Amino acid sequence: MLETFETVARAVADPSRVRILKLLEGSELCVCQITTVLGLAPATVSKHLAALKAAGLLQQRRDGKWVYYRLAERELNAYAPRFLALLATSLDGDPTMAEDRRMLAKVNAVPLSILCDQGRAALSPDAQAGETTTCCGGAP
Amino acid sequence: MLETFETVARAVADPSRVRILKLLEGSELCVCQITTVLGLAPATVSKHLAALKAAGLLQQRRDGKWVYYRLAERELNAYAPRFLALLATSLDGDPTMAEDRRMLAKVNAVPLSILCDQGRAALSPDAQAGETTTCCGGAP
DNA sequence: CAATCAATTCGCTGGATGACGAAATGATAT
DNA sequence: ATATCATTTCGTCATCCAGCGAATTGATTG
Repeated sequence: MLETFETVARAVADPSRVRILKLLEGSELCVCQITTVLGLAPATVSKHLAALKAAGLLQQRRDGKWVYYRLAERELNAYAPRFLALLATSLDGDPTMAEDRRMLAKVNAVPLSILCDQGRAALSPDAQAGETTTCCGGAP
Repeated sequence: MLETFETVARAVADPSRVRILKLLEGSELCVCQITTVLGLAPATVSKHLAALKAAGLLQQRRDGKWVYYRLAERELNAYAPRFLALLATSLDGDPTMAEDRRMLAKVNAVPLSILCDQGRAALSPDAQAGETTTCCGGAP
């Protein structure tokens, strides 16, 4: 039991993994979407996802080439739901989470095939989120 | 905020520190009492206590030569009370915690002055918890 | 004031971990 | 089947951390 608790607690005791969990509160996401939002190497994100899954915090689903992760709904671990509940009511005002949500909105506007290919490059030029940039009447 | 959350989560993501927190659910304890129950070096325990205090999970009180720690009652950290609440309803059936509680009962039966001096030696010979040992009619 | 004692801090070591690039895997598409 | 593509695994490196003994601090007691 102690070991199980420790596994979940350790999983949550890392900022990148917390960011992943908070991102997934909205809906399930593909690995390349998470990777783009976090701005980390795919290998790194994959390892984080494996740790979260091993802790019973996440579930996996495969769809063709893509793998989707979502918050665990089955209770694979006695403590996982409680940590998820704690997280669900935490950090909502955190600037990092806010920025991640903004980035996620941009990511959601891009088809997966393009996103997985190009990563953040797929959303850099015109994705300044609500600002009018070059499309209609900037300075001459 | 994220950093604050991480500090608390990391503090809880270690079995020795969890054992300390669970011990303190009963009442405040002196450092040498905690050290004896955990069976770790004083330096190690002191560092754990400092980490838990820095995370806002514990408070300190000095009484003469002895320093007492207790679960934080003032909210020094937005997340600390929530982790304490989570822990309060976790791990009660865990064998390590049960053993720690048994050990604590023995420790409480010994005056602090003797305990701090001798550590576990202060309770080794006759403290086999419910077993009749050498006092009244063992084998000849 | 000197001695003593509990607790903390310092310095060190072995082991764990986050990050990455490179190679392997597993699935789709040509 | 071959190529391509998303993801995972492998190997590596730098960093962090639990644990301990030794030295220090802060307070009591002689």
